Amino acid sequence: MTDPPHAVGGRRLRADARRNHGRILSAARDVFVERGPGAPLEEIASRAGVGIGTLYRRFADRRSLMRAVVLDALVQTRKSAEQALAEEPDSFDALTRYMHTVIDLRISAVIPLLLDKIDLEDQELVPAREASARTVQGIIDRAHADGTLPEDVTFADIGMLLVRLSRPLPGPVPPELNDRLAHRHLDLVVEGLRPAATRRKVTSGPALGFEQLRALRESEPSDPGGSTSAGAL
Amino acid sequence: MTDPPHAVGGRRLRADARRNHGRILSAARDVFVERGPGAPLEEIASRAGVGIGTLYRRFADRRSLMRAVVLDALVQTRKSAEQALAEEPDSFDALTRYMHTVIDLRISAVIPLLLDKIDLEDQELVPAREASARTVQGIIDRAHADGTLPEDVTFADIGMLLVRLSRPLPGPVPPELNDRLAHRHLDLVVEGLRPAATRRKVTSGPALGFEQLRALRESEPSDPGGSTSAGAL
DNA sequence: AACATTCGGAGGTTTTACCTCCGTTTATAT
DNA sequence: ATATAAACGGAGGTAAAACCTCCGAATGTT
Repeated sequence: MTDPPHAVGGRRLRADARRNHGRILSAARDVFVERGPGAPLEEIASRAGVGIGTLYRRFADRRSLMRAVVLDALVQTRKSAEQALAEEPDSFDALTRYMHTVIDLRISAVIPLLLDKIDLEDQELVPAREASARTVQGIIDRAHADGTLPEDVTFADIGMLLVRLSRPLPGPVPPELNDRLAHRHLDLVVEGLRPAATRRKVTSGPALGFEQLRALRESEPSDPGGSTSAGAL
Repeated sequence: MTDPPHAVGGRRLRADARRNHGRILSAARDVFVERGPGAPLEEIASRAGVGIGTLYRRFADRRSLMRAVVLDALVQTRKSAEQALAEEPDSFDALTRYMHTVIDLRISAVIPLLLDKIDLEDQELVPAREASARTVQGIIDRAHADGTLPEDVTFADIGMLLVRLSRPLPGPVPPELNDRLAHRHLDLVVEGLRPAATRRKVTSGPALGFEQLRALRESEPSDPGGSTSAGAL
């Protein structure tokens, strides 16, 4: 849904095609998040307001649609992180602003869901992943550096908390309420990340490091039903 | 998987049948949590180590299996809450102990998932729901009363945070790691619930009250894919 | 040892999703 | 305005997945 000014093939797409491309991408993101990576493509098409034929014309198969959704999300992640870093003077504010934005964009909900269904070594995906990870790490480093974020709260913690907070709650929760709740719960969580006199040491075992995070992705290439979660950002 | 000493019908079941009944229940809980409420019953049977015929003999259909799973979870919730309340002198400790137990038992993951697929007015379910909600509310009241839990963090907040923390992360995360992470993340969250000098007011809107929580359940009786979440406990 | 109970899973049936194909509609260039 | 290439939609044939019954074999109980 980001920038398909010409998109896909070589030549410039017709205006309606360009519009539909964007609609499909954002419908796909929503449907994958709500119904899982195996959701019927037909539902994505109808949610996007296009025929199933149109979807198949643009995306050869499920994987190529997933790839496009993930790529889009990675780019948006990097942009949000850059903006937060540039515009927020306070380190902790930058972090929380980034987190709120990520929830709005459903990024952390969709990436882990699809990441193990697609080719991680893809030529476009690898640099996008690295760039966004680097930027987010920058936010966290800065917060660590000036002590507004405890050292034992890591990139992986932040990423996974975002996954937990971004996913819609199961059940008949109206979408708009779901969004409100995600932000409220982020607020509740964020106060726990803030160092304070009464803060206790976390006792449930150590944070995951980068390597362990990566190792997760390397393992089971695809199990039915689930999908990569931890490389969340 | 709690107490089927005679279970189901009137007469006492044969020993192997009793054992299988419990296995099916706990496999169902796990599979529903991991794959959603539409998960193939065949997978539940095989995870339980029984034939599909055995599952259908014991549970007429998906709903009656769901009902049994929820009832079981509600009973366990009440027990955990009672125990935490009775054995922990400190109010906040009682709350956190309860929360960790709930994560272990996958209760908050499974209840909201199934709650809107079954008959909420069921004769056994209603009292079980009330009893467990009352007990949990008791824990929270005590923590509010002595100031270890801020007044603006409500029953609904605790319940929904537990939902977010209990659900397995999407992707190829080994189950054992998933469990560890849930507890770690609970620890991180819990520190945010603790009142502290630096704690800021939550700004993303008010907590949900009891009535709003109930209203959610009353609305969409069943939407494809999702399932009730908020009545989480 | 006798008998009722329970088990397992093969396989017929139903449901669901896939994905191509082609007659119709729409954007764009002249 | 009109011609033309590009894009659209969705019907429907095909394939896959899940349901759920039925009965011969296995097992617990008295």
